[in-house]
Amino acid sequence: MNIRQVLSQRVSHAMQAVGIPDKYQAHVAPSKKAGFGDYQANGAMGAAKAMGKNPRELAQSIIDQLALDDIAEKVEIAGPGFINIYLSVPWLAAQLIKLSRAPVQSLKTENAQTIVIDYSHPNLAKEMHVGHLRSTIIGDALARLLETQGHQVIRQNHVGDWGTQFGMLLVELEENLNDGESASLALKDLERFYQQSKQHFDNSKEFADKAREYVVKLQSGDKNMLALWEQFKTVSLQHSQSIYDSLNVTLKPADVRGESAYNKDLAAIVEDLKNQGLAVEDKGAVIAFLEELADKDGKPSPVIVQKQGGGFLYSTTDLAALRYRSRVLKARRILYIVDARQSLHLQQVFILANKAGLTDSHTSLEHHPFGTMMGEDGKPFKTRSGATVKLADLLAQAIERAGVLVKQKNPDLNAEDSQEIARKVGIGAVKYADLSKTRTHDYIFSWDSMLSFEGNTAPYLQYAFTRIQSIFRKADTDPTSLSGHMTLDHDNEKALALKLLQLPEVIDQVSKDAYPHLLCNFLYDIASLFMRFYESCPILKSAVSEEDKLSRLQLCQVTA
RNA sequence: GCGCUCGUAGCUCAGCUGGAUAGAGCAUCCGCCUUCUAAGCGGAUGGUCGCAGGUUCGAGUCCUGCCGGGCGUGCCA
Repeated sequence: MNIRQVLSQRVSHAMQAVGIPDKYQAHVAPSKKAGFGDYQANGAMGAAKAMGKNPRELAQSIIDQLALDDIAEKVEIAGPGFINIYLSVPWLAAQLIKLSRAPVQSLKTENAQTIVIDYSHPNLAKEMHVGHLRSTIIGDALARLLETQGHQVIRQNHVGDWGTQFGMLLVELEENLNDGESASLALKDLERFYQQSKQHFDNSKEFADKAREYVVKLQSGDKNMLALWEQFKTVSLQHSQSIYDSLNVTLKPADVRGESAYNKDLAAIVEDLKNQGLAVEDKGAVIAFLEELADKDGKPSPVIVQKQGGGFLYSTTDLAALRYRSRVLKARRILYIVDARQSLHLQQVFILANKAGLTDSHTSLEHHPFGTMMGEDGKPFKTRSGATVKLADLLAQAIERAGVLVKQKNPDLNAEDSQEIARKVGIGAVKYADLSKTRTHDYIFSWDSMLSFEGNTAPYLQYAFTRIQSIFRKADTDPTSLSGHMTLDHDNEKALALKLLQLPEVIDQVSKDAYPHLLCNFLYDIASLFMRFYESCPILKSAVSEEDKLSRLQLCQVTA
């Protein structure tokens, strides 16, 4: 149980003892300002109003019933009826020691669940571009965090490996192979390969006809086509995987379950919907009309599950995926880390899946949308010539820019070390810049601010971390072997200790709402508080074990 | 048209289930390296929280309307 929960519980008890009905909550929260205590309970005012009592008097009677002697050194009333709680320093120190002995256990949840996270989902026909970055990074951070809490996390990389475009790609690939090239060589530059193939498709009727023929053959399970398709898929997946590796993202080939995996289920899904009366034929297509999303005039929102001519759409595939994740994977929660522009689509699919009974009713379907990455001009992030930015190029540039900075700051480092530092700083900066912004907002991608050593940036956190490491190195101590009690005499020590103890609160929040920036903000606070402490308090033995804790936090961050 | 979303300091962003005097970083200005890496720390300046109403002890936060931007909206994913 975290501090907030403990205090909440105690205050609620006291409120009940005074005769306040349960529906009035304690409203315990960390205080925003020094001088208002460490935590504050705001529940007295609301309750007093409703009960027709004087809020300050009610607050006083709550305090009289409040049993906090073991935790708090002072409890007082302020303003119109705030109850300010000053935590006791010895208690904080004791909690902190507990935390530093078992840092990971302190974050474990009591009710572990099976959670599916759908993220990254690149299109295998092309190379990964910046549009895939946010989903990949945010999804991976959440996956790690939930796993740390003890949940069983199942990653699902719903790659785009199916569809009409594969016809032309397979024809192109076949021609290249006939010229004696290996698949991996032919597909070395996926982007160019795609464009080449598109060009042939547009300019040659013969090629286009063959492409259409190949699509049909592929979808009907032709062995040669499937073999060709497998080759394409394998090479393209290797491209994505190398991006994941350089981003230190935990996705593995085994997490891939692409659109093609659901191909065989689609017809049955549509039949099922029709039989249940949820979908009807309309102008040659099969459509589900959802009253739940009707507009003002009562016109229902249409979801096309099968188009004219019998082809299926991504709605159909998503329905099949939902069924698989709920029924087969037995997910309790399914998190979709998907662009905000797909909000309507996912809302439709969720409603339809529920109505059709494709998902169990106790499965929570959650779309966690994110905004678009913008250039410094405030428009969608593109290259100078207006093309989409390839992820591989972006990361290479990040490392290169970081390298320049490393050389500036530290000219006498050897080449190998400086390259490694550049990699960590560069990649960390890109990931952190993304994670630290509120997920749902568009954000402006700026090399200068993300690579700055000041403010809420990866380099700042990394610097705080290296300072700690440096202390351990100089002191020649093994941080894990430290023991003994802790005195938090200095204000900066107490502030840092209190903040560190709030980690479980933040982790809970992030795991519930899927907002990684809350954790980033927290880590930035920790880093700042540490810097202050570092400047003002020379190192003493007794002060070291909280840095042990801090270092673990930093590790979490850098790897998340 | 309808729906979703956003509008907070010159810039980039926080602001947790409504809480006390709206917070950081950058930029600008002033301090601090004989002491654990100054890739840092301390301080100052800077805001009618898009506008107007409403709800209440209390609104950046909730409701309504308006203004402005972005996105989505029957056969791409």
